[in-house]
Amino acid sequence: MRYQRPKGTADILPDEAKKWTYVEETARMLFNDYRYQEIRTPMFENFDVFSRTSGDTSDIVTKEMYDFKDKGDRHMSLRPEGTAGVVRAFVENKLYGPEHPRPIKVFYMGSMFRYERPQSGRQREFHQIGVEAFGSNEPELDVEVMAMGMDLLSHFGLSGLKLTINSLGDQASRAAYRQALIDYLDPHFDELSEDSKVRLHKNPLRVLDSKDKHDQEIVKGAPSILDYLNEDSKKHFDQVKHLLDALKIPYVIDPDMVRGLDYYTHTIFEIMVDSKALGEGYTTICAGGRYNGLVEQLGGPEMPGIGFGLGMERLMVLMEAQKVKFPVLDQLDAYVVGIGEQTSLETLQIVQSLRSDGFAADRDYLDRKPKAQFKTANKLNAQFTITIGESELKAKTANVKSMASGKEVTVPISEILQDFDTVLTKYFNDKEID
RNA sequence: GCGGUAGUGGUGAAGUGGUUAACACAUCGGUUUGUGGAUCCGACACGCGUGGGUUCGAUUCCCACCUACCGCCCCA
Repeated sequence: MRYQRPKGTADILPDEAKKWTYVEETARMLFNDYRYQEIRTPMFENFDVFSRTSGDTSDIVTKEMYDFKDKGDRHMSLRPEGTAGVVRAFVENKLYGPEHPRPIKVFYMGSMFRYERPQSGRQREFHQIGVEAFGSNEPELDVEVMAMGMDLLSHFGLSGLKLTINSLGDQASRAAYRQALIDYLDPHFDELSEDSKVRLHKNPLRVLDSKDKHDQEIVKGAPSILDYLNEDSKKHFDQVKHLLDALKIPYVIDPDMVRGLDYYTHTIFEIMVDSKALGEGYTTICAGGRYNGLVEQLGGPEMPGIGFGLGMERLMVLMEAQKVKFPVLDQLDAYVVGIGEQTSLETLQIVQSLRSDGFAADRDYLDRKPKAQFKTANKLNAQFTITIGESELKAKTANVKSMASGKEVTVPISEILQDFDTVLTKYFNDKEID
């Protein structure tokens, strides 16, 4: 094995790719129902696009960014997430202009990159499906995005989903809470884990997220961000809850839920699922939130936004674990068996003719014996075989056989070339094909 | 970046410091000069992740590296 794929990447082979296609198609249809349109942005951007928006000191920027200098000495980065690039495109192309009806709603799907140690469901190149909606600060939009996320996962046949929400409030609320949290944690400083000691000054909210048992004890007594929301923030969050209730979408509030990125404000949410396939207890499959300062941060006008992202790899693991049935979309209608070299031309003609009539058809290309060809047809789950040998060639006929019933009839080749559909209804009374 | 486990054919796997590296599945061929899902027979690793080293001799021992998996960090 001379060459290996780069660390943390994966080849998605045909059997797997079929499933991906199904998931992507399903998502596209659903997004269309919600009137979200596709947007495609570059897989790499100027390093600053991500470093600015994520917070310069965050681990994401300092060690997880897949960055490089190009030949023009430009500092570039492969995108670690979808939102920043979409916002950059939104600003650069002035989608905030008056000719675009608001909110502007887009979705994307594609590769993301982060430089870190791979584990199952966590690769260096991974794939996300995400949505973003700009231009409205109304809680109705928050709820639409959350509802769409739940709807999407339900469409994939997943069960046991749990919507978890929290509010980080606006800038002012968040700043006030940040201070309150530091005031609370500081007296316990020496008791905190080493990691949390560092977090306390860099990003105190993340202490709430600590996995350390003792940290969690301390955090239990910490003030809740929900008590620090100012009037507007509180109103916004209350309305979100009210609307979720009205739509009968169950949710739980987790005041300890935080975000690694700096740009989130107000509503944040995660859709979680309790599956051993992704680890112990509830793990997150889809995460999102509101980011009201981000557009401005990237040079645009003051314009609120909200979105979510979901990881394809994790989704596939989950669907596999929950034994979701993927529809079979690649049925082989007919396999043309040729016996003897003389028949090769005719089999090729028949195969092409069937294809131009919209049938999925294939034949043998290895000059194999009839038995082997039938075996292949059987393995490929072909609905019909069409056999031509020397004698059929002379008589200008072919034997059409239903693999399921074993019924075989002799048909003039001209009829098959004319219209295979008619042949099937005439001889097999089968209207289901194709 | 840190810690742990592992790496044998297309797949799952057994195995040993020394002539031909089990077994099973899959594949291909034959049994049936032209018809599938069964049986039986046969074929199928110039080689045991890569590169060094120890040794008369290494897939088996040692070292480094690569990769995967698990945990930590982090997780947009």
